[in-house]
Amino acid sequence: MPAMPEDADLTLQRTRNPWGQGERLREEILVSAARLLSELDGEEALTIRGVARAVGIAPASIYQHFADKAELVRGVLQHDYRMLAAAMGGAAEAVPAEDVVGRVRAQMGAYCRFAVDNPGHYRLMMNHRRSQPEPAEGDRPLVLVVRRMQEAFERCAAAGYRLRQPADRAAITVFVGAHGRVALWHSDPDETEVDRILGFVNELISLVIADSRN
Amino acid sequence: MPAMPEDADLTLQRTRNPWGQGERLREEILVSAARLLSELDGEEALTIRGVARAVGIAPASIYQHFADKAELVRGVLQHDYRMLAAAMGGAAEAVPAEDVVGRVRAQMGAYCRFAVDNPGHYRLMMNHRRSQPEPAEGDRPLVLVVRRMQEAFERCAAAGYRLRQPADRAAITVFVGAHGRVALWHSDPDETEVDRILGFVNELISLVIADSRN
DNA sequence: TGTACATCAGTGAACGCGCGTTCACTGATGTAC
DNA sequence: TGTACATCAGTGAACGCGCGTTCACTGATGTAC
Repeated sequence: MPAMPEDADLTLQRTRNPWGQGERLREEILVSAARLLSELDGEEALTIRGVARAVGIAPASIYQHFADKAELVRGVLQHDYRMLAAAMGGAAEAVPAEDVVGRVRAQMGAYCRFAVDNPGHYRLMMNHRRSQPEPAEGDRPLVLVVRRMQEAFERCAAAGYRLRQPADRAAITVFVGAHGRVALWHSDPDETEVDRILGFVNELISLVIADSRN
Repeated sequence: MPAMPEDADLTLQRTRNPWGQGERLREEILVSAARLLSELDGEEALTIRGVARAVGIAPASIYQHFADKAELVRGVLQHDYRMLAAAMGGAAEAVPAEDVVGRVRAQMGAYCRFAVDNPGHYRLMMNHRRSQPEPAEGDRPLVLVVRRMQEAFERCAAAGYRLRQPADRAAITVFVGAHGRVALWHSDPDETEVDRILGFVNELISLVIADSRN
């Protein structure tokens, strides 16, 4: 067995991308950054050098695809926002459209699960200081989440459920409550499990939607 | 005017404490650390070297009073917890004891104001990763806050108010909601003012305490 | 009253570390003629 | 078909910075005799 180089240093080696496909490294960087953020937590765990180490490249190589660290973080965030939106959307569609309350619960459940499964990403998304020039209106992803919940609550009202708050306020109540609960879990993760979080949020939803149908 | 040394370099000079009063520097360090945390924000703003700079001493001098950075942070935290408890207690006592709902609102108002006035401290308190051996039961300061609110809600119930949740759950709902609201404000401070936060929390309290007395 | 010594408050200089970023480079692959 | 050159993917080494921490020290004030 003279020539079996591929298991020699499995992690160290990295064959460079073929001509004209340099863009692929950009994806690799984002993927590794995301994985790193999942394993550790907090924005401070996301460093240029750490990502380079994870990908198996030189730190300098990152600068061919991202102007600076802020741009790398922005890239990760953009990916995360899409993931969260997809998770909530998918959860809603898994519930029959007539079950309007079920769709509210499903979406908030997906939200909490995302936060619990990806603490580093969630903290980055929520704590990220935006110094950028205010992104265009509905580009603010949390605004989108709240609007999504508002629509879900409006559908509840239209279906005859009595809300104890107007749909827009109800959406904020539930979203803010969920965020608060999840943030507390993040600061002391071992104390409780996901079910307790889901329980809290479902209680909150029940508080906002007067218990029985009209 | 030959001898006016005191305005020469007002910030640089610092006369050492007299014999036997070395403990006073400990207080100075804590005070400066707290001020630093008020001006900047987040635990990462609190550095040994930064505090030393603020006090006007050498970094090494801090180690005569604190074993390491963690102990300094612990000192600041302890002070903060006392401040928060005092603020909530004071706010409660400023309201007549018969006004049980008013006391609920006053205490949560004080909580929110503390969080808004001291973002750095609040973030430190909430996000501080405890690696220490689990402090003794009720030493966990947030547990104390929740318990305080639970008692306030129990007094509401005893006074004849109908609660939509048991007092312990109501306390958690309101506390978690307030934390969520405040945390969101921290991540985007200029968007809103204190009144909006207080408004949200009062709405939440009204949601939990069924609107009119029995 | 004088003097040797202990105790005190606080320091200067250095250590090793990891970070973000820059810059001139290397070597492989394509293209023009 | 061969060769000079351009373009590409990616690198090695260094920069300056701020951090937490250590260690031998300095100089003033107290105490024992």
